[in-house]
Amino acid sequence: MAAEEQPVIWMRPEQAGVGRPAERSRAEITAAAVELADREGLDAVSMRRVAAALGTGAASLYRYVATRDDLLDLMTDSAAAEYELRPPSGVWLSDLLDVAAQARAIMRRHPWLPALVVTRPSLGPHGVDVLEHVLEALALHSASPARKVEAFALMNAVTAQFVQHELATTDAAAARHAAYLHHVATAGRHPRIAALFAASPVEPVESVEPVESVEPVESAEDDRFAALLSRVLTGVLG
Amino acid sequence: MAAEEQPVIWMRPEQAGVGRPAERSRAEITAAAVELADREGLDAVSMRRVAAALGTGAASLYRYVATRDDLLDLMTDSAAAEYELRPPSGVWLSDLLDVAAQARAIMRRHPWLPALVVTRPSLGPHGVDVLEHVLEALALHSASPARKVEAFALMNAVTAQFVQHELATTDAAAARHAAYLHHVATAGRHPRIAALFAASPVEPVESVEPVESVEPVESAEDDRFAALLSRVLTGVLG
DNA sequence: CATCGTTCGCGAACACTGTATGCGAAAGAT
DNA sequence: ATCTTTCGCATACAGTGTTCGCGAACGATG
Repeated sequence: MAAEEQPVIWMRPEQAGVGRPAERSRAEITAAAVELADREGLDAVSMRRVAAALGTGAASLYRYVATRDDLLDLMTDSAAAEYELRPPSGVWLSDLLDVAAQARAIMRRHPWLPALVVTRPSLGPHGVDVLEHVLEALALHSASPARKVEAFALMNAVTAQFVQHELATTDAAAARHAAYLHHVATAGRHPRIAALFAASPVEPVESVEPVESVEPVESAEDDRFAALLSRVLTGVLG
Repeated sequence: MAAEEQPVIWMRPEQAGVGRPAERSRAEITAAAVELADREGLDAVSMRRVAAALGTGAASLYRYVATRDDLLDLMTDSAAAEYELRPPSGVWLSDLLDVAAQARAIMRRHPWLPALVVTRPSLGPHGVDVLEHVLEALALHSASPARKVEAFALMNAVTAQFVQHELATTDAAAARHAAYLHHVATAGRHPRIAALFAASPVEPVESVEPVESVEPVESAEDDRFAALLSRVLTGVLG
């Protein structure tokens, strides 16, 4: 017998009907993993550390999850549970923009999410609910079903990319990267890139003290996001 | 002294001017890593395996590269070297579409690229050349420099996502995922998703024998790609 | 109440991973 | 021929995901 391909985790029953009952649940493990990722990043989510957070051994987790990737899928879907799916308004664009705005908020709450969405898109029960909701918002739209799904996928991908870019502002790696771009600009062989710096001089990123998240600072980015996404969506859905 | 933050790899000299000269080069190591990734995927690119492919020890690589991530950046930039940057035609959209088409071709040649582009976008010397080229194609365009850079980033991200979707067709994980969607559709609680399957019934993916890559099969996807990207680009650049 | 069938928890082990250290050897410069 | 600097790399360390196997725990059955 070859290596048996297990079905996706959502199709496997959580509890066996017989024998000793499990002491924990997928939800419990997922919550621990999410909390760990929120606090220390995705790389901190190792089987051993998640298990330790639950006060158990690493091997125990494999009673609930076939592989670490399964755990990541559970995390993604647990994030999808955070959507608040209000009934469609009838104006598809604003409905989609609302979903996208929520996606952005969720991804900002969980900085590890964009990377997951973009590298291993997976729809669990809650993700499926979101898709259903989007399709309902597009019910009256004349585009083909394939296009609508494409729009959904693109919306998620673009949002993830946008948030990743947003969060990179505080990142050290991004600064080093920008330093190289500046080096290239001053070297003379790339005039268009040099012009880029001339247009908007590099503001030295001094260790910024967070401004207690007053509204006005955010709203500019909010608008940029909404504008970008509505352009992308009207682009794809005509 | 705290842990010193090294600058990006492109700013560090490859060879020290004095002392015993190195036996290998970054290019050589990068080539070995790329070949390995092409053949066995990104996960196969471990320091030990790359070193073994070069007939050397793992620790030796650290004379050329400060960390594995540096090696990944080198790989990304070596892929960027595969662009053929023809002088701009004057029609910015077709110029950008040409770049995007090349990006897609490159990513299909190197299936590990989309994941890298999307999770750790980095511009090395060749990547910078591509950016310069795109900015030149957009020289006469009235959009702000920031928008142009945004368009470049979005172009790469969307292309990566598109190729990842294309390549997933052959993937086993994607099939299991589709199976779950079908399960949800038949469960009854998601009529819009069910309608999706009604519209385009699931063609059972029998182990397809590759049709020697005759043209007509491809051109349909080619058109879809061009259409999607031109919509996205005109969306962002007006 | 005892037995049975099944599942659970998990210590230990395996095969890896990225990276740090330290030292002998090599090579160009003096 | 010496000196200086770098190179190659064996070894070691602290982790990683995952498998195995076994004792214990439990619900159902007799």
